[in-house]
Amino acid sequence: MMCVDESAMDYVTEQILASLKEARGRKGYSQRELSARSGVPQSHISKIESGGVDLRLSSLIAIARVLDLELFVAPRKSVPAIKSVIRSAQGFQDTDEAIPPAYSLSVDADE
Amino acid sequence: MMCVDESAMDYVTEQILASLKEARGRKGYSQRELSARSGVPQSHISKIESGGVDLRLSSLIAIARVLDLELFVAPRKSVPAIKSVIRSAQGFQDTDEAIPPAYSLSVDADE
DNA sequence: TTGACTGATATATATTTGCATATAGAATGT
DNA sequence: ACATTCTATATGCAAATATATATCAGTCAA
Repeated sequence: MMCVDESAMDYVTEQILASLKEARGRKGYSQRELSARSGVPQSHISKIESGGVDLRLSSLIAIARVLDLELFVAPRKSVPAIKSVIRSAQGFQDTDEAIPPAYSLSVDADE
Repeated sequence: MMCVDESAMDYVTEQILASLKEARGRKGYSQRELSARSGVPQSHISKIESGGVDLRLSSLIAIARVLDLELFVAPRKSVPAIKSVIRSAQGFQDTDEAIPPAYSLSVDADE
């Protein structure tokens, strides 16, 4: 099964890969579609998401860009403030892009 | 000739590499010292800073960590707010870690 | 000169990367 | 039931390139 040892992976790496995966899900892209949009082959995306690969910066950036994510570095001391900013931004559900309606005043109120 | 074409480099990559370089300078580390602390060979750091290398995520993280920088991804729309946070944090010269006193009412001029 | 320091280069190895293909599952038709 | 087709993700292998070890060249100072 090709040794996918999560525990050997850096915390930061885990965080980032999780964000990518989650963002792909949110956008409803398949690996194939993400591949088409980013230029990174689907096979590679598969390996990346499986966690067994120490990917290169260019791949990471290409993928992130398509998912409307930006990669950057910040002084460690400003990290908490930044995470707070991100959380509140998510709260606003800004959604110029599609966010799945999920709760959408459904025709048949199951409550 | 190993293609050191800056113009072909992604803007994000440029930004990040510049941050690393600047942070190393701020801490007053030589490439060798950064190497010793991060585990990334000096030769490699040289190439990275010259911009001729598409480095792997683990290398980037190892280097950033030593420089008290954190790497992460954020939704594109929250980037301006984040940059603002970073700027103001820098303004405070918080310096729980050593920021080179430069002007330092020095006891005995250690230079 | 010697010595200690800086960053750059050469060669060899380790690993990602990309292409082609394989596998798994769902839906549809015969 | 079985086959067929479509979609989504995973894998094997060759090629590209990052990485490691060792060495090189320059600078400054004693």
